[in-house]
Amino acid sequence: MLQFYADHRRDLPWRAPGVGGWPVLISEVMLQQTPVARVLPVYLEWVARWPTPADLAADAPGDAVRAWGRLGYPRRALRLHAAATALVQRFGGVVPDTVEELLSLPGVGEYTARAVAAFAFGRREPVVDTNVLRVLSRVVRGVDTQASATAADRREMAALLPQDAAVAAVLSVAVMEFGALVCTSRSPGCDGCPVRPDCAWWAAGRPPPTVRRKAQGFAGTDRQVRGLIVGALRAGGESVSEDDLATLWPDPVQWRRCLDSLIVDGLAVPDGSGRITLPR
DNA sequence: TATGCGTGGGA
DNA sequence: TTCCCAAGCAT
Repeated sequence: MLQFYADHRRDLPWRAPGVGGWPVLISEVMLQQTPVARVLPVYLEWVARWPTPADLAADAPGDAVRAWGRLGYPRRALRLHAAATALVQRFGGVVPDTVEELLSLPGVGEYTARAVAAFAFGRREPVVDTNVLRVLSRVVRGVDTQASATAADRREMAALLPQDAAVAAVLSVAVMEFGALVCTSRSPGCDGCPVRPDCAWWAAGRPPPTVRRKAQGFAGTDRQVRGLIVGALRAGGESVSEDDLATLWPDPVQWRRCLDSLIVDGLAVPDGSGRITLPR
């Protein structure tokens, strides 16, 4: 894996030597369920505009939502802003280097906390995302899976990490990269795979996934309607009238439910006179 | 633990 | 075209 990474790693900006905890945190949150290619330009904008947590915390949460662009799941922008505020209030404006402290930040879960601890601070933590889980599952266990990582998965990965913390961190990103480029979900590149001689999944005849993720539809769902509304708020000026927003979707009941849920989430704010804004 | 939460590209 | 899915999190 280390050799594969040395030979084939993509030169991504959040992997440059000496990148701090804040840029790494931004990249990790953006990369949650979002492909690298789409994250890249938005990440560069963010780190240039908000080089420290204090810079982001000083601006309105709505600015973060606007700058989020079309990455999807805009609640992540809100949580990143809330994390910046928490960093200023509780951590002196600095991203902490322990998993426990990182877990206390909004939008930071079991994966992201360990990714930041390992990649930004060189800590020896098991970093098990969907790529690492797929590689671990296939190569080591000989089965395929589409489940999400559990504590047991992290324990198993931890047992496989090299003792040296810095090497362990590189191994984690190496396995991730291998899962993203070779051992992919849909069409794994077993031809020429460097670990094929040791791969339990290959030896077993590449059995299909045991548990399959439930397909999540999109057309006609609240997610689509919410996306339309936030998109209009993002593209619009200071505020948008409810009447204009209402033209975005034919079903008034569903539209109202979605606007209300966006208000609950803090992604939309009524100004009391029939107009809606992003949070200030 | 199952579900909801955006978006767009490729198979 | 339709389906799948891409460095998850919160509830």
